[in-house]
Amino acid sequence: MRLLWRSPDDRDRRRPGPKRRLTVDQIVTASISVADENGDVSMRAVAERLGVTPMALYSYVPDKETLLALMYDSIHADVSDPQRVGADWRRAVVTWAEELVDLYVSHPWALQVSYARPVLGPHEQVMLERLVAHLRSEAIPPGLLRRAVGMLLHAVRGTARTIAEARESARTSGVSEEEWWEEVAGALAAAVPDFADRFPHTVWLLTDDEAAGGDEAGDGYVDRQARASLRVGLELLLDGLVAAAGLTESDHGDSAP
Amino acid sequence: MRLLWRSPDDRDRRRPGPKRRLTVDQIVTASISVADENGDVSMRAVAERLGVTPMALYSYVPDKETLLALMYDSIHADVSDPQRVGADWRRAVVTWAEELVDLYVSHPWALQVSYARPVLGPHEQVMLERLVAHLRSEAIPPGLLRRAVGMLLHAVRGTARTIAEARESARTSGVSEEEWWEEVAGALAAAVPDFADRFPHTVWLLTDDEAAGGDEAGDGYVDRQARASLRVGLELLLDGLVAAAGLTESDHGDSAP
DNA sequence: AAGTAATAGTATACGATGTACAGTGTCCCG
DNA sequence: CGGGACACTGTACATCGTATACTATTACTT
Repeated sequence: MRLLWRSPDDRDRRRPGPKRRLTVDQIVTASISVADENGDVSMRAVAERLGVTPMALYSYVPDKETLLALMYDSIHADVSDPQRVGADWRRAVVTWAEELVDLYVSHPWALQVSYARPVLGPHEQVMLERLVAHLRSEAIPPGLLRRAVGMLLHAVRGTARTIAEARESARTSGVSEEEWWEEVAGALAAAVPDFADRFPHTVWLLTDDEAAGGDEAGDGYVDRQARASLRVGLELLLDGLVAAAGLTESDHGDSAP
Repeated sequence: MRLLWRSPDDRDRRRPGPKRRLTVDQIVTASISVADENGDVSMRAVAERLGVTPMALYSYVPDKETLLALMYDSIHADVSDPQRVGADWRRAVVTWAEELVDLYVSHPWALQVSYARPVLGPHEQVMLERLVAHLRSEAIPPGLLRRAVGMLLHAVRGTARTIAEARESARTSGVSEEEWWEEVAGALAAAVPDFADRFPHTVWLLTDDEAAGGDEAGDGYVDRQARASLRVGLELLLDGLVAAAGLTESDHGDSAP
């Protein structure tokens, strides 16, 4: 907390002992760039980048988990796009979600930070405040909205995770998505010749019902599917929210016959 | 693939060399029980349980990732609840999702298996087939449904992940959820006295608007919130799907002004 | 029946990882 | 000007996945 919100501390002024050669901000910045390059952080890598022994970091940061929390909060400073509340809130929410996905895709290591014990740092908080500001304009009780926001975050993180993992797989295995799918499809057909009989609905689900016009050419199949899925999910969720707002705080949660 | 679908193989019959002392099934079963006990697998732990050298496993399974895929598919055999298609499909889908959450909560290690390069094993496939069977009864184009299913899976996995992480944190740190929240709330109040001024919407969002009747007493706060969030999210998604089915395969995906 | 080649399982080892512990030199304050 | 707090270093440990070299066992060929 102290570290996250940069509250002044006893430790900050005049103490015996040698001068400090680093700052927490330096460490966090270095860690982020190391993590972005390697896909993950390690105390040793960060220390090396800073020209320091691994153990030196431990006088600034209690452990790696805390460092990750600091890095996590820090990158959320980059989504700070102030937008007017009120006008076209739906579009604003969709934009918010897609920006967040992009953020996590470009900093995939951030996805290992848990929601179970939230970080509660200033930048992440700003981001959430902004989202709620857009959504609150509707007549939705806080309990319902809280849950919807939770779901929204799951959608964003899941989407980002899938995209990031797809890239990572391609990078480390050297096998491109197309090659992989082809390979796997072949292996599956060989191993399970009666697939279509055993899983007719699944086969139907994979039917392509739209012009395959990929709007963003550079990205992979998974990337496009995941983003489309997010968009659809968002639309459905927001539709649902609007409808629920009409009913105003009554029986959601149980739809018994 | 071969391993997942248990296709017969050259390797299965008469070869020179000593007799095999294990089977893949034994290894997978042992791995699952080890993982369930320790929260994660390691080749060494599995080998020890089987009374064998770590390296011995490598003649059955090419690497740990493959082993995880096998374990992952294997646990999906446990959700095999055949239900009649047609009658109350909404409830069926909700049940399906909640069972899946329970599955992942009791086997949290399964969440490290990626969606980017799907496992495509038989048991997972059965589970998906079942879901699609319920959902397909509506007049929804496959492309839309495919995306909705993706979102649904993100919701389930996100929910399970959060719950599992909450338990894991409590277990390893020894600090209960309540204690942690109290601690953190105190630290936050101390570090950011003007929180309510800076984040009014967030504060509003945390307003408790319902009788705090926890129906399941034993579970933690995170657990209840996460499950409630899933339920709400599902309702919204399914509502949205029904509505979209009415419009029949027209303009979803872009809601331009 | 004997030799050959393939295989299963073992032993050892390497390079990572986070971080505990002890030591060394530096600086503030009494 | 001394004493104690402190920053940083060096070394060390346990843990991980798995490469490599080896031994012992078996089937197939002759």
